[in-house]
Amino acid sequence: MSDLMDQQQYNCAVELTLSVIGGKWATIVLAHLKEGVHRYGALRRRIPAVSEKVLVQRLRGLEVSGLISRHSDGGNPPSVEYRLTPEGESLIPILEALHAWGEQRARRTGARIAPVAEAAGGGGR
Amino acid sequence: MSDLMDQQQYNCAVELTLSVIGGKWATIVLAHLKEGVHRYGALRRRIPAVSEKVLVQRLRGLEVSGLISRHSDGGNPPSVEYRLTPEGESLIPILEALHAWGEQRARRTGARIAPVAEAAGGGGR
DNA sequence: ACAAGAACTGACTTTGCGGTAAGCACCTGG
DNA sequence: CCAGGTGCTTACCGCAAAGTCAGTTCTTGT
Repeated sequence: MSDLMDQQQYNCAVELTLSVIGGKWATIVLAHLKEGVHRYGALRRRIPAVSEKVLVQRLRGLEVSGLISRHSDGGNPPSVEYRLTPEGESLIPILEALHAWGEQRARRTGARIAPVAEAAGGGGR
Repeated sequence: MSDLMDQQQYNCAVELTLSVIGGKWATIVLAHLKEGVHRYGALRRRIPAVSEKVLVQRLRGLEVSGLISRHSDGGNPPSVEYRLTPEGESLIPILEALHAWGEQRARRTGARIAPVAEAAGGGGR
């Protein structure tokens, strides 16, 4: 285990959690990854609003934090899979709570949530 | 019911949740408020790292979002209390999950979490 | 009279997260 | 041969959230 010793002083536990999964995209990436293993391109299509640069940045950051793991087959054309590590899986209660609350709030406020766009071509039935 | 109709298109429920409680401080404020009613000054002391400007901004924002309510006695010296609304209380599962995960992670990584500084004078032991 | 404390407000600056756009290395299909 | 797909990297830029710090109104304590 890489010991990522954190020398920062936090004034509450929530603050520490946010320092790991805070920001606009980290949690969203994790939320998709909790649904299973995904290739880089699959994540891109599921989160169309994020730019490639930021997506890669988040993936790297989450990897360093030990929440996700990256598996490349080294072949060509490249194929890279991302998945939650056991520690990443320990976030699932949070991710599900965030998801459930968002759905409830959407009902209350009338916000629209687009269905997940899974595949690139022709998947849409 | 104040209808805060949200015309934004979100691509997942988590994204919607983050649009409400995202940012560096909102969640932390809520986490303290879930422990009970707090006066403005008490929040300031419990979250020493936040500036007054930002604290007020967040409180106003959360009020507009319907998650907290503000009660001023109108007297002088002023006394203002903040508390979770019922909708704010619906966030408690999230807040507790964030808290629990932070504590676990602190144990794993050795991060230090300062105990909550409750009172202004003489609270230390 | 003066300082301190309550709960803010406002002007100004900074910073970092994120967005845009382009390029790269390699392979396959037409 | 060239477009298109895979999985990135790099340089540059912009903006909104956050930080700094001073000021404000009123009251109580000394």
